[in-house]
Amino acid sequence: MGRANPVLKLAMTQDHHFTKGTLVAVLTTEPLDRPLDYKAPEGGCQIGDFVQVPLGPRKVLGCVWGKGRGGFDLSKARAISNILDVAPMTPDMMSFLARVGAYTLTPMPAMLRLATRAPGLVDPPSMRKVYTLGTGEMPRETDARRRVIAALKDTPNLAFTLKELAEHVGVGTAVIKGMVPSGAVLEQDSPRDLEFPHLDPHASGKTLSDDQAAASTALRAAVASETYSTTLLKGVTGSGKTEVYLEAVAECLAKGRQALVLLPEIALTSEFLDRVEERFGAKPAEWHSGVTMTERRRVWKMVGSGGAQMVIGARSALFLPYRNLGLIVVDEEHDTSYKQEEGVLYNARDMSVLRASLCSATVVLASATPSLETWANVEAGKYKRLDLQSRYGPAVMPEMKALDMRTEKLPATRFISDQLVAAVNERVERGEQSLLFINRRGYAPVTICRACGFQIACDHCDARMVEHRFLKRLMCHQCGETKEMPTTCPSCKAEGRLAPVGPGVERLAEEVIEKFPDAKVAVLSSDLFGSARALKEQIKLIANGDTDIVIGTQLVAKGHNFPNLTLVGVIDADLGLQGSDLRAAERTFQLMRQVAGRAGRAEKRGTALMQTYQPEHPVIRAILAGDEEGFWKTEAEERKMAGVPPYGRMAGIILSGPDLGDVTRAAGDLARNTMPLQKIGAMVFGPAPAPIARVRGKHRVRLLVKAEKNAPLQNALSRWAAGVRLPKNVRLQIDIDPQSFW
DNA sequence: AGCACGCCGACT
DNA sequence: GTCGGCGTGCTC
Repeated sequence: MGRANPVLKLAMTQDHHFTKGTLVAVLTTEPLDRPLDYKAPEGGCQIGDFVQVPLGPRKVLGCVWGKGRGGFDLSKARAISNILDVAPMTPDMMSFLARVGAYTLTPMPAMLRLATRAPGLVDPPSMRKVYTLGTGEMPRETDARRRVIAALKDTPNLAFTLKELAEHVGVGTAVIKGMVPSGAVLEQDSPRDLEFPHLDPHASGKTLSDDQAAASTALRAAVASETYSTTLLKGVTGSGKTEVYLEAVAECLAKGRQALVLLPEIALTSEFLDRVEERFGAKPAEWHSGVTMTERRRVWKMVGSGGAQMVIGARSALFLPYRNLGLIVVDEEHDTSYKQEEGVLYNARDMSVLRASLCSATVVLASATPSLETWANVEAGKYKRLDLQSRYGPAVMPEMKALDMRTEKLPATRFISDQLVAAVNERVERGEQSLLFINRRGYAPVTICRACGFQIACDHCDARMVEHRFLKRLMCHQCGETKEMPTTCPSCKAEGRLAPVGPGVERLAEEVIEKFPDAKVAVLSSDLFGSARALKEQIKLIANGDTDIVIGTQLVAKGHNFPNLTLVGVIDADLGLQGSDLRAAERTFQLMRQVAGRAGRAEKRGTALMQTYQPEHPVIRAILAGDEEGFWKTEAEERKMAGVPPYGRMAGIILSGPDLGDVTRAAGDLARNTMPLQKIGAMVFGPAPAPIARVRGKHRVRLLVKAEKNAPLQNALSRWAAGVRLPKNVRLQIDIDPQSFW
């Protein structure tokens, strides 16, 4: 791994090495506006070295960014404390951080922090004692001692820790310790952060269908060229996208380069890990919020040193310090969770393309329902496109049908139409599975007083409280705040008149159990599971066919394979069609297609039934007609006319603070001084209350900026923000390419 | 982010 | 006259 590039190596030794005492610029993780100069330490240093430097009374993490600039009292220059025992940052990673920082208007220290999010980087490598077979004679043979020797002889290539060996052999730790002085057992220090097991790129994969094979050949060629390119890999659910891009991974590993697979949902990773192990004989490194601290450190270091060939992870895995990255797969590229919505606001899908272009890597954007952005890039010839038409195996696309809820006349407390009930019953009788999809967590989205109409809202946010029967509490889905379910109306004090309104996943479950008392029902909702593990268990059970009816939120729409599933019922297909979000139509289209695509994934022909109050809506009609290209073309036209992404550029400016007056005044100031924006012909909308007008007690006001595609938006925005003096308690955040509009 | 420096109000 | 409020600016 990481074959030295001779040209690069030469450059490093000539221009990037600094001898002791030379002034070097060090970028730190502290919020300073520029790198500070330090003297190179004993033994010198080079560009990219991770270091600790003194800053005031503290020692902070930094990275050698270039040569020192001077221009200050040189007697103040202090020396770098030490160089960390981790691989230095590569030049392409340095430019990647700089480019993302410039694009998202994020200060460089925050970018460095994003790239060093692993604990214990400044600590010396953690060691542990391992025990192997020694050459010394045993002073006195006992049964236990003989067994230890036998076990070590059995596994000459393994190094056990004390506890592992003791458990393995079935003796106490004292026995092993007692064999160390004589040299019969060898005790050695070994780094705790081990390399990841080798993935064999030449292990044979699954047999591919014709178009899978064709797509695989194209992707392999792209990877083998070791130049930048982006390809949309489009295929319906179950068309075998994963097998195809794993071939690209194989090519990448064979080239000695690293591969990254980004997944939108942690719950999917364990399933995916198994597939990788099946394909390459070992599991890859894993990076997401559920990974333990020690494992994070190991992954970070091994990715940097080249001791990890492949990483699967969430969006932040893009900011790991790859030694030699050759391939980035963005699975379910249309998924909205690729947009980071807090802290550094970046879109991992777009930044993947940037990163790949900087390190001559291949990007594969995989989706059954690509984003309009990606579709437009294909149309413009910037991305290549590969289609997987035929489904893997004998299954066919499901039969899709809308159920007109206007003619159903359901009582207000019921959400499953008679037609859907009948269809589910049919499946239960045949021993097949049904999935009822609802895009709302909790029991009921709104709790309303039947006496006065009061709706219970969160005390800290402008959001309705959602009833969770499971937790026996009301919860705010914005800030996570919960409170006791009151028995009297907080407004009019009426007793027992509070009622849940609208369906949530829990309430739907209640109706299902009532309607299908003999069926085995499982509920898949992210907040019903404390851990990813519990969720994984549940998914496994369902896949094994141990359930008749699955009730799920968005979570189930993300590519799990339930082979016995033949019916999908969408409880409220209209959710998401209303609202001011420019991507609402696109989202609904994708979601429906994806959920519908679940049915009939294996041998049985599936059916998708969509309950809707507006069956004549273009989105619903496009889904039913299966006219995908038609949908994209219409939607693209509308966006072009409106001058919005991907045919125009947008940015959100969010001002937040504890005092609404201060925040509003600051927003007004900004709105009145838009000279830099006018110069580039951008339009400013607002100020208006932000989509979520209050979060954790902070008021939020938003301005929206719309500019032409080629306008220098970032530049204008930073000049704009710099030109206005903000009160101390008001924070300004710029969101380039905002995703959420409500 | 911390931390020091520094210029105005309530105490000995 | 002095202690301490936290506004402003610096950290190599």
